[in-house]
Amino acid sequence: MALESTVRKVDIPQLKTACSNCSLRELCMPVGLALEEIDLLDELVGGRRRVKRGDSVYRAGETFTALYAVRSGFFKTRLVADDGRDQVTGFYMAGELLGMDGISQEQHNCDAVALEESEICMIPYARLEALSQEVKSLQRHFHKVMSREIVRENGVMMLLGTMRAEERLAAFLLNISQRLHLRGYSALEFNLRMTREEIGSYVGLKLETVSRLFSRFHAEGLLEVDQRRVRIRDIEGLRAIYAHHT
Amino acid sequence: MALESTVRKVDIPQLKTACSNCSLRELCMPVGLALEEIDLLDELVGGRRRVKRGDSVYRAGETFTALYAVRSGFFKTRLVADDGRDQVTGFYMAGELLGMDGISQEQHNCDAVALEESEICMIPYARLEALSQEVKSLQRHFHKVMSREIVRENGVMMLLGTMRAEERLAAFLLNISQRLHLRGYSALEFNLRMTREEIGSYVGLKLETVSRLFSRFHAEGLLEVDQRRVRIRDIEGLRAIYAHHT
DNA sequence: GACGCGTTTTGATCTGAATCAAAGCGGGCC
DNA sequence: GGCCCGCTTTGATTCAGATCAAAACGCGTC
Repeated sequence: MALESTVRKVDIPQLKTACSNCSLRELCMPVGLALEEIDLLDELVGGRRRVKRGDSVYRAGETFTALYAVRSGFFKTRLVADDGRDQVTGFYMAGELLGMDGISQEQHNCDAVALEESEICMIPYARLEALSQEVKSLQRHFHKVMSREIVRENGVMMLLGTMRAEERLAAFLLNISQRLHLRGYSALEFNLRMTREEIGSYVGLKLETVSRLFSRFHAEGLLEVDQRRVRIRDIEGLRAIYAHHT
Repeated sequence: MALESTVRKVDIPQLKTACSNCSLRELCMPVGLALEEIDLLDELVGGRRRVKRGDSVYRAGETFTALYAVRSGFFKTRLVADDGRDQVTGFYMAGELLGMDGISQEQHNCDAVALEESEICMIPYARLEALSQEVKSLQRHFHKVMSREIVRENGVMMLLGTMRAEERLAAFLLNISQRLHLRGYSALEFNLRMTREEIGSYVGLKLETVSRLFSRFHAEGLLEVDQRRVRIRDIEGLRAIYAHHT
């Protein structure tokens, strides 16, 4: 277990970060804010940080001080049990917010690990609290973001609790596809950033099952797979599997 | 499917509700507030409502306007898929907060159903927003409550994604036991408010499996079960199963 | 260019929980 | 008091996905 590779790496923020001219404005914290409010928001971000593949932003048990907006790259969060079993609890891409689990106990509840070279914006929680006292729309937006996380996890519970293996993988692929599309990427062709094992952990399957399902979906003409590269050929077919028809 | 039984029943709130003299103060929204702040909180609650067994507080798709604090009784939340399969996403007891999933889309995402005669305090969301602009500790507490919900769901994901049937039931029982204990009830002897099917749905098992596990736990001297009545005889044994030893 | 290692694929077999089936229990209602 | 209906228990059987095993792939490194 190359522990070194998971030690956090903190870079000095080089340039003044500004939400006001960030291309992720429509996806990230400024959503729904008026232009003059977005200027206020620039106080919010404590700086950027690069995170190398395999490094973590925070680890379970560490004191919670800040949230992190993904600026670029891709992350997973994972919960590790005492006996070593772990569960991937989420995947996060540009504009999404990491660390909300830490607020309740004032310490992080899981690990957030970069799956590729990434960059994050640090949002000191104390500043977020202070600023959302003043800016009502920021408060409202933050509540929505937390609520969306609850709704997402509800969906995962449904997936893990009631769906069959093929439905789980279809749901997973459609979700990734839709989120990439929202960010201006192709909904039909993309590179997965995670291993079969990480997909499996997230959707409650073993890596062999995930691999077999990819092969089967390919045989059924639903998609093409070459390693991490996925090309969806029949998105309606995937939707039909997800919706449990078929 | 007796649809009538799930139609909501809205009673006119009889008496001025007051958090300031509610016995649930230490568990509910006033947590962490100074005494004078709790007086302010009394503005927060829009009234109480009785909910009969089987009735719902809100249903998926309804417009979100308020959160609900459980004053007494017991609730489940459930997500129903298009094809009718449903997933119990949570159980809620006195002092816990229902409805946070509704904030993100301004409409409820699941149903909240009373499992016994219950009473709730309605918290209009607009008031909560306004008041937490003024009362910093209320804002902070509310964030913690939402975050706690995220953490809880993380735990359920771990349970559904990686645990074996017996570990799931042990985890469920220990969780209920601990929460009842927090409310001044016995940690070792209690009445379950939900059916085997509802337990099964929550922990990702079929009702027959839940029933068999109860029988097995009984045979192993871990507990006594008589219908919904549970008496834990060997809580350390349960913990050992939960922690995956055994 | 070969080595090593993490990842992926595929095959054979096993197994824990689901499914199918039936009987027992208990509480509410006429 | 007896009937009905929803809930629970228990047994027999099945099956989806896990596990075990091995080969192939891809990529960085020496």
